[in-house]
Amino acid sequence: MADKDTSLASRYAPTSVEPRVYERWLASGAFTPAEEPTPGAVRFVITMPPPNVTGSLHTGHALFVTAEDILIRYHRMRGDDTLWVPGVDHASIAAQFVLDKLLAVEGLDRASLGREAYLDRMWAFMDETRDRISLQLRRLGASADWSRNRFTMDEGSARAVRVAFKRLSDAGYVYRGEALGNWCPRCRTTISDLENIHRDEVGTLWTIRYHLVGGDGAPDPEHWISVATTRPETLLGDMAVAVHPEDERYRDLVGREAVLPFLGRRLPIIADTAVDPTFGTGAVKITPAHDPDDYETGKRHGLTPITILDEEARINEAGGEFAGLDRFDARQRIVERLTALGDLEGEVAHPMVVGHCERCGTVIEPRLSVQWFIRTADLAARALASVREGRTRIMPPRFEKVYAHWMENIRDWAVGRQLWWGHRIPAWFCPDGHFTISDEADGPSACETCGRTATELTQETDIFDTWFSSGLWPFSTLGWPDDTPDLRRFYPTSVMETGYDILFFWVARMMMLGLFLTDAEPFRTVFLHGLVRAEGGVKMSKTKGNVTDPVELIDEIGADAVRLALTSGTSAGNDQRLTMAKLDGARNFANKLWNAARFVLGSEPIGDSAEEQSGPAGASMPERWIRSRLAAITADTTQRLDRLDLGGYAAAATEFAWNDFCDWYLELAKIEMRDPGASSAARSRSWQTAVDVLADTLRLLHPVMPFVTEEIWSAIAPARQGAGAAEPDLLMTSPWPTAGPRDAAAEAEFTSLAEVIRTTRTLRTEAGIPAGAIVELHIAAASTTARAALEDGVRYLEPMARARTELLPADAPIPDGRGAATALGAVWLGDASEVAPTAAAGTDREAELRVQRDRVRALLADAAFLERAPAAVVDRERVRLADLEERLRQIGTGDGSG
RNA sequence: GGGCGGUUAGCUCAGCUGGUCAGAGCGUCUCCUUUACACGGAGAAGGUCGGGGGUUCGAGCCCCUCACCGCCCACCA
Repeated sequence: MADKDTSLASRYAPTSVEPRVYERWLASGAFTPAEEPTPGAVRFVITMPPPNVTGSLHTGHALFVTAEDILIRYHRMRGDDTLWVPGVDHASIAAQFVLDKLLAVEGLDRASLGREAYLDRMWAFMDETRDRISLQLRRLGASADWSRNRFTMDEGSARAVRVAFKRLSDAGYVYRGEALGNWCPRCRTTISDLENIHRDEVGTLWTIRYHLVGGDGAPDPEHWISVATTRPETLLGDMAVAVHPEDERYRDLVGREAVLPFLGRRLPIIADTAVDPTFGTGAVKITPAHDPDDYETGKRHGLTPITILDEEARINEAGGEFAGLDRFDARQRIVERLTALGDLEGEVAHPMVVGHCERCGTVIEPRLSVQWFIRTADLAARALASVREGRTRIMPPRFEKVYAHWMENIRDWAVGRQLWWGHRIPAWFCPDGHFTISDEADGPSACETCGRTATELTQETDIFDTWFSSGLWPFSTLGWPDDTPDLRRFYPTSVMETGYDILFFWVARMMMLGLFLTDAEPFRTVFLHGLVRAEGGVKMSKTKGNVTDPVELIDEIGADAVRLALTSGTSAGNDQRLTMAKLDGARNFANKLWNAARFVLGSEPIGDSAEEQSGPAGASMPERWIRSRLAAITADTTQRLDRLDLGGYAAAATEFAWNDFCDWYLELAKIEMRDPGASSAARSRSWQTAVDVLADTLRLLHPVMPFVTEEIWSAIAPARQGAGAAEPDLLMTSPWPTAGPRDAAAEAEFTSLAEVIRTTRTLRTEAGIPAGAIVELHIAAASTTARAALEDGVRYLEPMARARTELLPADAPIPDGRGAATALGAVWLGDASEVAPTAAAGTDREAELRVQRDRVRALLADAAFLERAPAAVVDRERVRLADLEERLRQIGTGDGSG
């Protein structure tokens, strides 16, 4: 065949290979499942975390795409009924954050635009960016079904959201109530506890005097109660002062009143066991509208919460003279004023935990509002049981505990957001204060409580938490709530793969919603990967400037290399560092594979015709060996993929390709193919074995390195044995190899011969023999079988070790200190090699063997070991001892003790 | 305040249910531009598997404890 016509004739250039290959995949239509599954085919469906539509691709995406694509490609090759639905998430709060920043550049903001115009801008923005992520995912090689591409803001999702909420409501899981939520003054919305990021900070603990009400009703200048607070501005909302009921210091004050500074409000002094008498002064100001603890305390004591902050965390009209001030300015002003009044008793630095908005970093303010809640107790119990009882398993299993802990302590889910970009909550209010939840896009025809007509109803302006629609993803993407063919065929899904950082956000929600709405676990396995960290182990972030853009990396070294780097040396659930060294290594491997294929293609023995190939049928030792190794590695990689051990799979497959196939087999095959003494049939067969093993190696590597393998596959197609019309022309859809039989004899023969080759090479190096020189090599065969093996092996040994060999009987005298032991016999370099003998070589080896032998001998002399260890283990050690003794005997130096 | 993970060659990390498990890649040292590949080949050096106890015939692998590093959860002013 004319290799010059193949694409492999040139240097490996991923940037030219990859687009072409992806086009071929797309053209084949194989990303989309066939109309009907093959009878008996196993279903394999991936649930993919839809990336935020506003984000650009980062290494986290690269990792999940790689992991999921490996799995889907593997299962596709296995012949499973595979489906991978791609899509993007509308990410309401994140999207608004991004758009707001863009608007700010134009001098615009949300408020001035108004909801309608703002949403128009958002959709325009989405049109610009929506496809970008998809395109980037394709650069990574994602073999997802783009015909089913989805968006969490598309009509299907919208309907799923309405129906889901209605069903939850009908089942009594939805309620509306006043609660103290986490309010972000910058995003101007409530956020969930999960989005409220707690950070350790050092604040200040101020001690403030609240004067008691005097006899005349005015503040008593001589008597006061001191309270400690870290947020003095909240005093404007104080409704009481609380002490512990058993606190002797304050017993007499309980029931009396204190006067709130500035506002003059009378605050009852109450007793509550929630107060820790050892903290601060033992007296606490109670601000029910701005502190979760105080809110509870207030409820117990019938206090009325007064909100003193507006939506942007400025003091509102309830704050008297401080109205209009930002909360932190107000804090400072109040401290100053108290100081002036002489009522600031002290201030100390105080370590504390402060909540920040996950998105924008702003300090979260507890804020009282009426919110929509989903009751989670039942949903969580069921979701927990699914995992506990193994219907859904989490990999790695340690995350089951994390999941369980969260589910056990779950609080009701506040699903409303005061944002605009997202699914509007499908609740309609009537003027009488009732609300009606409807799953119709246009809303209900009338208030279900009082019958007022639709025209009098107004829809809730709050939207859903992004994770509500994400939580429906596994089934909403398959057509739910309709009973579609897709839903019947592909649901529940097989593997949901994502980072452990969104276990609660997403996985937990999908479990709860999926079980309730579809009465099934949405996936069988939750496969969690770790985070990708930058060099030095730090988290990648744009602000740190240490983000590696995967698309840039792909441009530079190819998607295959990026994928391999992200896969190798990793284990499920553990973070990894993506270093340049690792990326370079992966690139080098891709290059190696390419060149190996180039070599194979270009080395077809010429001058042969098919008719001549009727020589001896027996395959050579290297051929039998490499096929046996291939069988072993096929079984191994298959098992690892089945166990989701992607790192192990990649390591095993690349190790085989590089070490066994390239470094050993191809070198041995060169000898066979260029052996003028060999029959042309034998030469052809060596080459054909190289082609066949390469073909299967490509199959094994394809899931992790789809592009190069596909390209090479097409180049070697004409050379593949049995390649014909019946064979699929795409590697992607060719069958996953099945492990052939092992050939223990060939493996043993190879191992022995390789040892002789390695030993000879070592002796050469140690003797300082020039690499090109042919050495004289003496081998004292250990036995007649060893001799036979060596006689056969000499044709490989000589070129591989650059030696001319002389086979000697076992009892041949070995020059002092010159021999090195191998399983086949002692080897040493002849004098003719003009070696300056470095005596140490042989004796070091001997000493090493003797240490090993003594260790095993001692073990076998241990009565306890013989008694308690399993027979198989004892036998193994006996064999080992015999082997070691045999080797030492070959060296023939004896040791006086044996 | 709870919980989890990590601590294995200079670096980055694999080591499944305890018995060739002391490994890989990179880096280092030596040699080699031999017609697939120098993004390569050959060889070598390098670790008492964080410390200390314990279980076991036998422990990176199990138990206890301590020390760092990191993460998650958590309403104490």
